Amino acid sequence: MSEESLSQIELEMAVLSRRIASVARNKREENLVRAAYLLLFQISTHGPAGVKGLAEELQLDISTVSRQAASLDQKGYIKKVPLPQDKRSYLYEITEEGRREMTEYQQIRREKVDELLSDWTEEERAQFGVLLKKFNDSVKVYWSKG
Amino acid sequence: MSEESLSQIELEMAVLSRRIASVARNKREENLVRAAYLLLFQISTHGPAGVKGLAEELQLDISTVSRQAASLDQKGYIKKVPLPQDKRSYLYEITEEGRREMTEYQQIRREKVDELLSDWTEEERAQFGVLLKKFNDSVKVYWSKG
DNA sequence: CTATATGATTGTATCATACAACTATTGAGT
DNA sequence: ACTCAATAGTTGTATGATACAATCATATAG
Repeated sequence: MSEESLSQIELEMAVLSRRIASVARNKREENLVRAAYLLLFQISTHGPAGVKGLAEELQLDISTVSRQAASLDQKGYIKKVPLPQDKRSYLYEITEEGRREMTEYQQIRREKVDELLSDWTEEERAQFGVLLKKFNDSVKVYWSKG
Repeated sequence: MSEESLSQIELEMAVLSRRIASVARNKREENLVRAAYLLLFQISTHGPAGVKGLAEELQLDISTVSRQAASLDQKGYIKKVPLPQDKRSYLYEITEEGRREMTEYQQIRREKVDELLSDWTEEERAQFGVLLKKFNDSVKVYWSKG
């Protein structure tokens, strides 16, 4: 019944959390810092944005986004575009190099997922992708409420 | 095709990782430290074990398990059982209080998952649970190889 | 008996995060 | 126009979960 699925999801989420924590401290980083990947992705898909807007969209603290952005900026993957009407803020826009780097990083990640799921059927992959997205969407809503 | 599922999983895993990191730093802790939950679970389902064995099973560094176990021990959720034939090591076994605490924590987590997935069908939950477990299993194998 | 291996602990570093304090700029009310 | 509150962003500090390296105590092999 329902209870069983709940238990399973609850447990497997704990397992996955643990694994993710472990991966995060373990992996030698390439150029693109893992955490900043989604920031770069956000800018690349939704266009230039300021720190505040990015933080809201990603549901992260402004200070966190500020640091991630500074790091991407320093690597030349994004650059500040000043706003004439407000000298406090700017928009970050992705650079050519940033787009290249993101694509490359994505490709590496995809290959890893592919390898990881090498014994999965296409149907399983498709289902998992859809449900995982649905899960994240649910979490996002839950988060924004309380 | 396959590419699309891969991309989706790759992206949504990044999103989930980020969220998990955020939850980890955000949440006020109850009695049971989040990370130690799986350690307690392992002992509760597989019986008494030493630090080394637990670390292997959980694929964590021995030092990490040692600290988590010390924390659970200090809270009275597990206790050391000396081995007469080897004074270096002991087995940790779960206490009554530990079992109670674990069950309670589990229950709270399940309720949260239930709330989170309130608009999911039973079929979706079941599928997600199964696929999530399969994913974790795949990761575990991948990890143990390289 | 000594040297090496083993189980566990402890010291230290790291990463991504949040919260709090701060800086610079803007805008509103008088 | 001046002051004071609001706002965008940065920087300081703390935290949790981890890994790796050094160490300690005990056990075992030669």
